[in-house]
Amino acid sequence: MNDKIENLTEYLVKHNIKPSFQRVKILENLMKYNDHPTADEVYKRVLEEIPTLSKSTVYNTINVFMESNILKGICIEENELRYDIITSNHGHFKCKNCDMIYDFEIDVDKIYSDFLNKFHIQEKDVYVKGLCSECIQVLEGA
Amino acid sequence: MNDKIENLTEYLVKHNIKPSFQRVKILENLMKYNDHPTADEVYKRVLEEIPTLSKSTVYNTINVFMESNILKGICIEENELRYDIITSNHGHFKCKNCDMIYDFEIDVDKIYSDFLNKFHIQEKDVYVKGLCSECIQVLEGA
DNA sequence: GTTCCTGCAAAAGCTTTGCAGAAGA
DNA sequence: TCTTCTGCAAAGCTTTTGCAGGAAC
Repeated sequence: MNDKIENLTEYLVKHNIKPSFQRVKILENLMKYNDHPTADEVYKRVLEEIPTLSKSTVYNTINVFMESNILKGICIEENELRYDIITSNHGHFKCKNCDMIYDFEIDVDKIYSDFLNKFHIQEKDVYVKGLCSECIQVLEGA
Repeated sequence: MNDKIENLTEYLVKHNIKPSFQRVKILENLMKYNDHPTADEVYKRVLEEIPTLSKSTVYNTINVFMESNILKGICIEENELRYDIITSNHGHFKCKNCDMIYDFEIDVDKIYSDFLNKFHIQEKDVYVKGLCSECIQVLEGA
């Protein structure tokens, strides 16, 4: 994904989002870090580029992005809403020791049971929690 | 699951939870409805049996239950934390039309990719959203 | 008597809403 | 001009915390 401003603007317009300066910068930040930030993390990061940025603009922008399906809310930990700019299907693994969130490829079709055959499926989310390989090594060494 | 008070008390004691009147009643309610209530729904339902019940007692009890792993927090919709008394592994399907949440059996081992082989997995959650069969019929008929 | 639990009130944290001014078409 | 966006402040909602009284053992 190219993160030049012009392409980000095009990207927003293509999704029927008016490409305001704030929105482009927020999108740029989401794509640059490509992690799973909270709204507050997005706010603090973009605030460095736009010192007048308001948190309500961040929330507003996040909601606009989610309505246009270019951003997805993920809720891997209770009471902690995060956002994911990647739109392809993947699972999320959260390490309970270091809090790192890893993406992993997944064949979501495999998860379907007969029960779901009659249902119309629009979204599929897989969340896995445990210890990542690095933390396992550290904890074993200790 | 038998919902007689004595057995619920035993059940709590077995999990090292002191079986206060409020806790037993909250557990009884969770098992009786066996759905996926919010904290507020639990509060309102148990309030009919215990008019003096406090919401902080509900939150406290929920947290005690979750620490003892007899209750699980589920977050299928953004900004809406619900609780699930069923401890066996299953997926959750939420209908976007009627808001009903269905449980479905799932072989969670199938979801693992090579990526996760080196990880120590403690929890696995699968959330699916879309339209349930009843709503599909209703919407098609309309 | 000691410990833990409950319930009230207050506080904290996150998100939404209302509104006036600014920016853009 | 008209619409929409931003940013500030306030409100709303959920959850947590502090504390005094009370129950259980």
